[in-house]
Amino acid sequence: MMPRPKLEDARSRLLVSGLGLFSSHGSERVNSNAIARAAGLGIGTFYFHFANKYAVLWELQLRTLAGLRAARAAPRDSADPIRATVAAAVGFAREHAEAYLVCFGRERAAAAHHGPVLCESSRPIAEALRVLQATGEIELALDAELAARAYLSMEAGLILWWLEDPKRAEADALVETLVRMHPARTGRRTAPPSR
Amino acid sequence: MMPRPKLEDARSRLLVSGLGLFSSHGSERVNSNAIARAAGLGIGTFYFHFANKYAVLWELQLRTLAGLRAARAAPRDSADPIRATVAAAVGFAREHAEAYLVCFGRERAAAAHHGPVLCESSRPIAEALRVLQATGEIELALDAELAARAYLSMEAGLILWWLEDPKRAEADALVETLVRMHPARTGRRTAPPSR
Amino acid sequence: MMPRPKLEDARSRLLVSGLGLFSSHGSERVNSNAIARAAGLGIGTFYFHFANKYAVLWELQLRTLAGLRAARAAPRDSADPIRATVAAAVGFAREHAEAYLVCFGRERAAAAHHGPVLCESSRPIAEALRVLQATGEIELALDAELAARAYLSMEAGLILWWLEDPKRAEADALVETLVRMHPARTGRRTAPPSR
Amino acid sequence: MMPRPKLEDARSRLLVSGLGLFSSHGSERVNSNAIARAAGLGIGTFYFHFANKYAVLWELQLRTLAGLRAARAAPRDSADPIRATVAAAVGFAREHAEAYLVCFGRERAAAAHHGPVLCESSRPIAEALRVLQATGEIELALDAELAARAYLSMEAGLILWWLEDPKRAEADALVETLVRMHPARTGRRTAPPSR
DNA sequence: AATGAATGAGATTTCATTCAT
DNA sequence: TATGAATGAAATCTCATTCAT
Repeated sequence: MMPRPKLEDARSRLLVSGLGLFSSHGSERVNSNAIARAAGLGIGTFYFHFANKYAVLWELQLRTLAGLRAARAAPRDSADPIRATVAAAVGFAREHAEAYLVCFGRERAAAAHHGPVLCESSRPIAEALRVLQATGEIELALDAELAARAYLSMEAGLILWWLEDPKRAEADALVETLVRMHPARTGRRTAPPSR
Repeated sequence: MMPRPKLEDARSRLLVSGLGLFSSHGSERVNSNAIARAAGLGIGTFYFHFANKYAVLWELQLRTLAGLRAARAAPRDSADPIRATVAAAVGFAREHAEAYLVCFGRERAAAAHHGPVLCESSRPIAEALRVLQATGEIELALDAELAARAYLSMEAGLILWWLEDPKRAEADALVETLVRMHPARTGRRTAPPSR
Repeated sequence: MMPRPKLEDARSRLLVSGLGLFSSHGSERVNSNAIARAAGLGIGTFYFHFANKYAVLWELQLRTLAGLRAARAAPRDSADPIRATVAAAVGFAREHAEAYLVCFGRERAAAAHHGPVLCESSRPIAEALRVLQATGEIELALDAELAARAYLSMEAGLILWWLEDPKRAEADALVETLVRMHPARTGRRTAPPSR
Repeated sequence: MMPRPKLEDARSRLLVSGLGLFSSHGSERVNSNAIARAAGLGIGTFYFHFANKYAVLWELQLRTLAGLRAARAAPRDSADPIRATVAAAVGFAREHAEAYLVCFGRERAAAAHHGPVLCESSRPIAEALRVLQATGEIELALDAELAARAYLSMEAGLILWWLEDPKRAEADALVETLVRMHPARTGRRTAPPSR
């Protein structure tokens, strides 16, 4: 009965409080009331902007995904493109730890998008691998599709584990490990083009 | 009413129905009533055997973990131990798809154990990597800890994706990919035994 | 935002959209927001013109009632006044099906007026019956009050049923049935004026 | 947290309180909480027995319908079967005023059944009319289907109006009116079996 | 051991209404 | 006049848990 407290951007306030709550408690432990309250808004306002808490989650994930994609795409002209991309992903995760958790965290609700997410992300990697195969730089025997997928699972899993407690490892060590295990590296023909 | 449902092992009936429900609907979408009902038992019986649905989940995960560990350990004396271990894990996942999903699926409840799970599993792998490093077979620069963890994330992620729709790939292709990307393989010193 | 929606009669636009929504969904399933939206107006505008959705309903019913009364009264000088009146009512219902439904439909909100409505309508009919009784054309034993009321219930009920699916019967058959069962007809002294 | 207060028939208690509330306030003004509370039970108990308040309404209507049908069918061997049936219906309505209101009252929710209800009830009447037509007792020109339906609308409407305030008329007067306007009576060939 | 009706806290969702612009 | 974001009371419904039998 006391409407219009401030005409600020209620929608983004809800997204922010949703991000904080989802990342710390998990989507199933968070309810619409809590998100609204944390945003300093009434429940009605929540439902005015979102159909339900999953709509908030969904939007957060879409944004995160777009951000990650952009971060990955940025270092186009690096001397070591693989390392650059991996470093970009790790850096993004560090800068947006909450968003990364909400997007890739192990939750049912997240799982629904997990597939599409990794699918979309894995395509460019698979593509790159195929190019390397065509130029003879990595073995043809490697299934580009599976390798790309496997790599992304590894990346997300490792980063997630790291984010739980960043003291577990240095970001550089993470990048180093991911680069060394990247299929574009490991797939190299054992006897390289040499000679 | 009804002369006791066979007095057979009510506890295991509950575990079985829990497995089916958890794997198909996710732990948050399943409630104790449904588990009891699916087992053909009363709710009271459920609470006689388990404290709550998470106790069922927990037990399923423990059993699955033990099974997976045993499967991995079995092929001790293979000519290609890495491949044998990977194949064992993939085979186990195929044979116990529901259990694998419940144990490693992307859910909050599962996540609680995820850490311990991968932790426990990663130790022997890290150990093996360190041995290979000591014998000079793989580069010392690779962080055994991180590599082991990364590998397990990859394995679980790839298998989970595969289980969602087994037609996505052949089990053999999965094994092949995981073997090729296994740190004990890829970590090999670039200048191999050669010379 | 948007240069004022034509400034045309916002009030009547609201009445029109209210008519459509009330008739198709029932007064309890419709809310003021929906009415405003369907009229292409803001909610604020709705509340500027009406106190609440029931005010819209009420006005629609009043208008319908007035229209029906007028239709009934029109054919003053017919050779068969009873048939003419019945036909007028049936015709009105067909021409203004939505309004008829909103006015006589089986809903709580409508019910509040139902009494007054039928009361008002039944008076002239009862009056007519009493005239016929005075002139000896119909039996004195018939309670004019009750008969008039009974007739109107019959008329409204039959028309409502018909409007649900107009293919159920021809309008003419409806009129024929209502005329034959009209107390001014059926009440005729069994031994008619004969001779 | 204080279960099992008494093992009495909770289900029928809910039906009883539902009957009282629905008849006095209308289905849209009553909520599941109120029904449970009025029955002295918790909300959980309500939902244990019924899916929602409409399930209660539906059951009440089915029971009322069955009762009315039985009451109508009882006086098989009367000298004046029409009057007997009408009197039975009026008597039933008086004895079970609340149930009659809930079953035939003017509400959206009720409307859903209204059709089927009257449909079922109208069949035997239409059948009887056709028999009378076959034996030449009533005019063939009367549409048995429509007449039966019209009669039932009249009966229900008149009784409903009467129940709102039983002092409006004597039950006998109601019966008398309904009998006089019953199509099996009024449909009689104007020139009766006469000499 | 087994049962299942009963419970109420709490989550989700709707909507009439207000009021600053 | 017109707008529509904001609001919270209230209704609907879920479910983990208890306990008398």
